[in-house]
Amino acid sequence: MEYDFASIESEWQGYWEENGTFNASDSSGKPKFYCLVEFPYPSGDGLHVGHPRSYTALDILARKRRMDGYNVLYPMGFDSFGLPTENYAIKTGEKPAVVTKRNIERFKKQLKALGFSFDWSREISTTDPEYYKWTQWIFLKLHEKGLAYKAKMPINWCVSCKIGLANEEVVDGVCERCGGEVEKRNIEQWMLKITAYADRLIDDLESVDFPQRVKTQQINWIGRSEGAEVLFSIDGADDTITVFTTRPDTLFGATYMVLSPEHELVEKIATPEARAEVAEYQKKARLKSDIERSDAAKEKTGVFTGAYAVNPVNGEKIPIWVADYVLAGYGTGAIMAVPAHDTRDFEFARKFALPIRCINKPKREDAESAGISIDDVLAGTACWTGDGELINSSNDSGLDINGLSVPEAKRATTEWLEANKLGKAAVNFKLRDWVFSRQRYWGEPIPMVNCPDCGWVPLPEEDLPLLLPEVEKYEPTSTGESPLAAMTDWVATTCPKCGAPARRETDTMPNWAGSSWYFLRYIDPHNDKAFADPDKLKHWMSVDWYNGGMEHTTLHLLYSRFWNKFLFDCGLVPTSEPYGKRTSHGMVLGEGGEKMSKSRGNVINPDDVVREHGADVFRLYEMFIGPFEQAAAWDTKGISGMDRFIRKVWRLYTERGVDNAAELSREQARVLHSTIKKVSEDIETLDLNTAISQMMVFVNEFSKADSFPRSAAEPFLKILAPFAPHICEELWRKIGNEPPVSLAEWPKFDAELAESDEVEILVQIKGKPVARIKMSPNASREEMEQTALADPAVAAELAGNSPRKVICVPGRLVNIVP
RNA sequence: GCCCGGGUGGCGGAAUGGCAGACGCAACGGACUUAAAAUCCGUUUCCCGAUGGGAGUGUGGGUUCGAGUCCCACCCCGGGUACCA
Repeated sequence: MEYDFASIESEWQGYWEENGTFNASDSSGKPKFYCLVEFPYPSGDGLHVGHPRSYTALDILARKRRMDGYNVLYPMGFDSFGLPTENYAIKTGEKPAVVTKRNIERFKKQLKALGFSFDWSREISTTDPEYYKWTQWIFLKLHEKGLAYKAKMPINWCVSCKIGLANEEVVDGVCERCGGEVEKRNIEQWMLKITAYADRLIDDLESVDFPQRVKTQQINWIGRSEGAEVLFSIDGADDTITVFTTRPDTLFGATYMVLSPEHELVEKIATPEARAEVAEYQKKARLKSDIERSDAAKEKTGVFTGAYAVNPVNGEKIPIWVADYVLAGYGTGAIMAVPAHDTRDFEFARKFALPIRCINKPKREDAESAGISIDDVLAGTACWTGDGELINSSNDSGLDINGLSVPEAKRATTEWLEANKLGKAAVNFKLRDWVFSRQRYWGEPIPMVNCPDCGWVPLPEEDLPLLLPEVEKYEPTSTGESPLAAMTDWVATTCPKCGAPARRETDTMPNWAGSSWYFLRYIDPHNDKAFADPDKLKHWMSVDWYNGGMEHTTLHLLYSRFWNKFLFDCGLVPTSEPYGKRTSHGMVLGEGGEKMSKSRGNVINPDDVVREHGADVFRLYEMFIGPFEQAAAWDTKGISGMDRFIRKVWRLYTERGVDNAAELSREQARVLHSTIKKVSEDIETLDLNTAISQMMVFVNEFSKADSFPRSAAEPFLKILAPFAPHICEELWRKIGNEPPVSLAEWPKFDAELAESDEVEILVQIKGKPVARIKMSPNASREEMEQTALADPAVAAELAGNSPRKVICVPGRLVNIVP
């Protein structure tokens, strides 16, 4: 009988849907398992073959967990706010809401055709007012707790289009659409204080099971560094400059200071003679693009302000410079420069002939292994940034760190600074607060009102959701405001506090907003009293296993951990960390290993593959393509192998038929049990490619036999079912079982049967194979040694000499050292 | 520059420190067929004086009875980050 995948697949998809086979229960005696994949942005291009890589892998896991007896939540939804839809609307005039609806329908159809075991009754979409009501509600909570605030922040401004651009719309420093110049403009924007959680976002990584590279990337991104803030007074003025340094131990080596061009004191301290040159330098720095400014390879520039600061540890006057290698956005925007022990300061000092004073002598072996001469370091002609022994570092006011190591000197100096009120220990982060405003239409409206008397006033909770009004034009305004600003009817409102005429916030939220808490909404998606019921949250949280792309490590994954921690602190969610375990899938590349893109013409459409080979073949192929966490190139010819495998399975069950009476041979039992074992284990580590290999071995073994015993046929369908669910449901029914196999009990394996009774042991003499002997895998070392030494070939080789050493590896080999 | 990955046949890739190349693709030879498709069987790391022998997991060293696997140095490819004081 022909294998008609098209009708079989649609039949079983209908069956699962009608029976709610995969709907999760909120009240179940079974242990829960919350399995999550990153929900897609429903683009107009439809599903990409990359999406199903993640969905299939966790679908296999979810399906296995159900068969293991868990109550599984495996939901799906749509992250549907975003720029592409808005840009499409600008181009066609079609409403974003309409476009979004159409795109979601298409995605859903494609996802359903792949037979994923999602609980569709919990589907959500971030653009649904019933959803974004709660996104707005969480924003109000953040505002209430002081974690949302307004601040002037730069946006990318296209001079010719006269609109603000998202970072991804700035390509190589110019506007993506018109190629025009892009500059920075400071405007008032909502900010979220993620930095308040910086420490916990690092520390709590210890409590979760994330890949080490994900943890490392997040830690580096947050960039915690410990050091001190030091106060420098300005010679002949009342002002003081605060610097942040991780090396307070090098204070005696500070020979100049540098302010960033944007530092507020620059104009004030510049002497009349230097003022013009300083102003010129500031102007140039402002006009430089981010790329120009952040190019570490370029030569350093700067100008002298004419002013001097006083080094707090020794009263020395040191010149104050302005240079753009000091960033306004990090620390205090000012540094003390220690050229002898900082490579950037060293480079700058050499260029501008500033003094370099060594105060840290490296150990001989350290200097040698770094290829640096101690004499050069002492003479100030080489830079030493490592550990060493402090020299030339004492004053008359009770600070003497000479002879100390770097860590000791750091501590001593910081204590001295604190005692003398000249500084204090301080921690700095690379992580910035989150700019939460977008000057765009297609996002959640920010539920805030600006009153001339009361300032920014939050909308009352009962006014949520604040609906996104329909506008005529979707382009941002030429003033840099969002299209909503042009809607005077909508913008004009009254102050919720005093009732006076007031204006609504016209910026919208970024598309990271909705995805920061969607995993909570799946738990109770239709609740109109709360974002989710506390008892249900308690039942399901945290997410047991969350799979997604590495590209989301530093934004989405961090943002959603932040929001969850915030809600935890408010007592609204039960766990401090949202995700217990995180895994990442590799990208699916085009044929030839390049990224898939329309311009390269190498895009594979999943619909075509499903039409030609069916969903089961598609799923299996995507899992077989290579190691899950690594990138893999699509290979159209490779699919035919999977097609062959599936049809071979079909023939095995339908042509020969299952034999109820037949007994398994010893070898068949071994293959069956080792296959159950391997597949069971490999699913847990997402080594799905090797699981499939082993199932191929099984099919090869049983295809060559005369009969197919039921005792092998049934368990095999169960373990193949998570991978290729449609064909397995069909065959399961065909061999006379009650559907669905999707909820059948996962088979157990017999570890003893999974091993051979007899293995071939390799006998080597000094690593060279000389004989092969058959024996039990459980044979003792003594037995193995005796049998090996008794072998004629071995005896001949040894020629009567007794071996010096014999190494026996049970079940593997004997190596004789003569 | 720094931080992660990765480098194994013609290709995708397997290998708790224990016979490298499982499984699949592709290619070649054969069977079945009027023929093709489908299916089945076989061969396929490289080299040589070829029923045998030698070499072989990016390169060079090392540890070990034994290294694709562990250690040191380096080269190449991919990703992240980029003057963070």
